[in-house]
Amino acid sequence: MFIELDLQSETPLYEQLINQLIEGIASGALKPGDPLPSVRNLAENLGINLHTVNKSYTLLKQEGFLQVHRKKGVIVQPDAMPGVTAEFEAKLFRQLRSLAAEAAVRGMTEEAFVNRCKRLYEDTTMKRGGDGQ
Amino acid sequence: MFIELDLQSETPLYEQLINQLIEGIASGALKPGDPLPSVRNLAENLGINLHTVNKSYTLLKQEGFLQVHRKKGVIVQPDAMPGVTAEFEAKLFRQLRSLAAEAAVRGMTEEAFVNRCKRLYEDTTMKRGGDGQ
DNA sequence: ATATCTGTCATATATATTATATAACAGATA
DNA sequence: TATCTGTTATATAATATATATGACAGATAT
Repeated sequence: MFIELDLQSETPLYEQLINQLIEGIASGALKPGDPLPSVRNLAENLGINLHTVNKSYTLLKQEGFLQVHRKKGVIVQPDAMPGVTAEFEAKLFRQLRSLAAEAAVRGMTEEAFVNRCKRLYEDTTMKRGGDGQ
Repeated sequence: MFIELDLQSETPLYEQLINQLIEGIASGALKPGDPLPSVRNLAENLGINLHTVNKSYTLLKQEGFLQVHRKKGVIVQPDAMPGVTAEFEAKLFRQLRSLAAEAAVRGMTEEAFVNRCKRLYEDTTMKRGGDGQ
């Protein structure tokens, strides 16, 4: 697995895990239909508790990024990925506005900020097939 | 004051306050040298505790966005605002990467994502004098 | 000078979040 | 039958968040 957790980070473990799994899907390291490790297996590999992994899986399932099959276990959403919901729009707006404001106050130009955004989008989607899905 | 807190938000009150003060500086609503309300005054106006405001002020002071004068009280940094530190770079990188990845998975194109970033930067700096400081 | 306001510090309490531990269940699998 | 799966329940510990109360020295205004 490509997942690395930072136990010292202020970001909760279950949230780090969620982020890295979504980044895995974005990069193509995890493809639609791919199986994921069991909660017990992944927990042991990462050296954390079963329920922490289960919390991440459950939240990702509720949002539609994962599916749980009685047979296949936990897999990456094989059909349509969740779209741009109102909730995601709100989160994107809130977080981007804070980051943009602080960047501006710290003297980062609009060009530098936008280029950073652009590059990070491209980095996260490098290994994928086409463009934005 | 232009500050509005959401008591139902998952974002801590002291963090909401920090964000809105930085956004105030970015927009020009708060200019270098401007006085800020006392911790007790602002706390009462917002209907929250003194120490919650004090926590926000203290953190903003530690990062260099505010100054505390024995005479003038708490004022917006009148000299050079803090620049693009390694800590801010790291935070920007971490948060933007997560947002970009989720946006990509949800089918938001690079153009749409970058335009959103650009517009939010421009919105937060609309009322200011020049460009990025 | 007296009273008031300032940021600051200390202490205490309540609540929610995060993470772990242990146990158990039904369904699927080998 | 034994093992693995996601899931649920319960419990505990540590940490973060927010509030409450009291106090201090320095500055300010009446």
